[in-house]
Amino acid sequence: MGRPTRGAPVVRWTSPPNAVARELLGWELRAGEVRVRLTEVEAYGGVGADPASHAHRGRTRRNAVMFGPPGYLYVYFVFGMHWCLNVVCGPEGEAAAVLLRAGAVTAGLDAVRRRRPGARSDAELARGPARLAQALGVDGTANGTSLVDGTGPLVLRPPRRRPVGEDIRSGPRVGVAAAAEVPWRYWLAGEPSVSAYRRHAPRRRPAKVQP
DNA sequence: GATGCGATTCACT
DNA sequence: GTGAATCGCATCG
Repeated sequence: MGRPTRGAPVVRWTSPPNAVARELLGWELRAGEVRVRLTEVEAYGGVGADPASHAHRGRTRRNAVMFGPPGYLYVYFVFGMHWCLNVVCGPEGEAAAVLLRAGAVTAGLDAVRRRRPGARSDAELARGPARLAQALGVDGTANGTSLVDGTGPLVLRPPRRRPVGEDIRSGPRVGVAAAAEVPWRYWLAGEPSVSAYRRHAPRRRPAKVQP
């Protein structure tokens, strides 16, 4: 065991982000005793390449990790309350990342249930990007840590077998206004942990008050 | 400097 | 189905 077998899953980090996203399906994230198998991910591109990406308009303090080497964790804060996890990919210097949208808890169920007391089923424990981060016990302090060398709180491990192509579905990214037609969301068919698709909801302007 | 809204979730109608 | 919570960043002045 442990000997690499022919055709064993590998992440080709410098591939385009949508290819990396596809490859990451089925991989397992380990955070201590807790393990989560990735069932849903989304790809985001770099400067000028993907209007939906945090890196589209260039480097900022928030997205700086996206411009670094692949295999690192990019964690960002959204809506003033939630953390979302990304795997940096692409060559160093070119910003790209894969948003981790959902997963199935395969170990450490009790610990995750304690972290997410509101969850009504185990499938819901890590369904949605902010829930996934909470299930793994990860927040902004993990931004910029490695996912592959064991120095960070999370470690990414390959699945025993790569998911077969027929089980992989793709479609538009969730909640994205720009480039809404780009099908860079990937998920595993039939997995109950996959989140529901929601189109970006344009906000209604508050009605003008007549004086 | 002020304003508007987002790679979301949860409570509520 | 809708709205609120609440912070960082882009945009406009």
